[in-house]
Amino acid sequence: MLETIEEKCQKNGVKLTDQRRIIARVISESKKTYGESDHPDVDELYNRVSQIDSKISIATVYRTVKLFEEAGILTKHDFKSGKARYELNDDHNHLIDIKTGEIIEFVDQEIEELQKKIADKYGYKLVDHKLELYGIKKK
Amino acid sequence: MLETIEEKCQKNGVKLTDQRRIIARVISESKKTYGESDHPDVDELYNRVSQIDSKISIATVYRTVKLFEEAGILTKHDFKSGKARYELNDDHNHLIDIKTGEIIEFVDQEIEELQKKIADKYGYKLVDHKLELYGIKKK
DNA sequence: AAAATAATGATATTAATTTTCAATTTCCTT
DNA sequence: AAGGAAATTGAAAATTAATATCATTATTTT
Repeated sequence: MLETIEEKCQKNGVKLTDQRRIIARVISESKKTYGESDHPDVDELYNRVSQIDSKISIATVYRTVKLFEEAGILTKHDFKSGKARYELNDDHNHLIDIKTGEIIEFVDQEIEELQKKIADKYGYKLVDHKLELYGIKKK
Repeated sequence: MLETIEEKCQKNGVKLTDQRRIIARVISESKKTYGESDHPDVDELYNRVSQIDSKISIATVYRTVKLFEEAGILTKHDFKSGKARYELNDDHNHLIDIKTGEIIEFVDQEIEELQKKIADKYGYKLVDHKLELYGIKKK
């Protein structure tokens, strides 16, 4: 199974406070609770976190999300709309329905390898990648 | 060779005013003048445009860039930093050096086809895509 | 040329994110 | 365990990118 956020924090020397632990938990549970295509923005995270501890400020959510991102725990997405959206760092890619905004996640080994090969060709070691496909549903 | 922005505007029914023509020219010349990895943000475009006609307001640059984007003439990128950055619409992808911020553009037919295939697999027709590779230079 | 429509410049507004700062909590050092 | 340094937090202010407003100017249409 995957490491928990807590484990990743330990490994990266990120200190876990009560607030951060709650935020981590909310993120960890987001897909389980809200479905596979859940990519909450900071406001949404703040709402969910507030239900657990209403004392936590939105500034802390912003700070924590940034901290986790820098530690490689979360991935930040911009997609189309203004707000940044977050999810656990994972190697999957996104297929976005441009009509409905629905997000389908997929992993494709062939693409992964091709990407490494391309970076290599230019003399780079691949450390991160982002692939977004925008499509319209066929009937 | 590639169509000029003016031609694309005609084809898309986008009216070209003096201001828009100047902005188009600045964008067209950006890579020639500033190198292949030039991806100016609105501020930078505004600076360059101002040197040609200092009367043009930044609001017009914002409006024009949005107009061109909607007409499929420009592509907007978010990369890492906050500001959106623009370039002529083209099918290439980006390899970004996470140390230096250097941007290398590449096209890869194999990846293009794989992307279509994946969208297809999920029942989608691919209309747009974005691939960003983040890497570190090998020695 | 007059009326209608669209585009522009200057400025105000909005929305997301970051920063500030005083108060609290955690971490060391003894 | 106590005291002081360092880090974290909440609340609010500040910043920033982008959009909207509105009076003026330019372009079409008739």
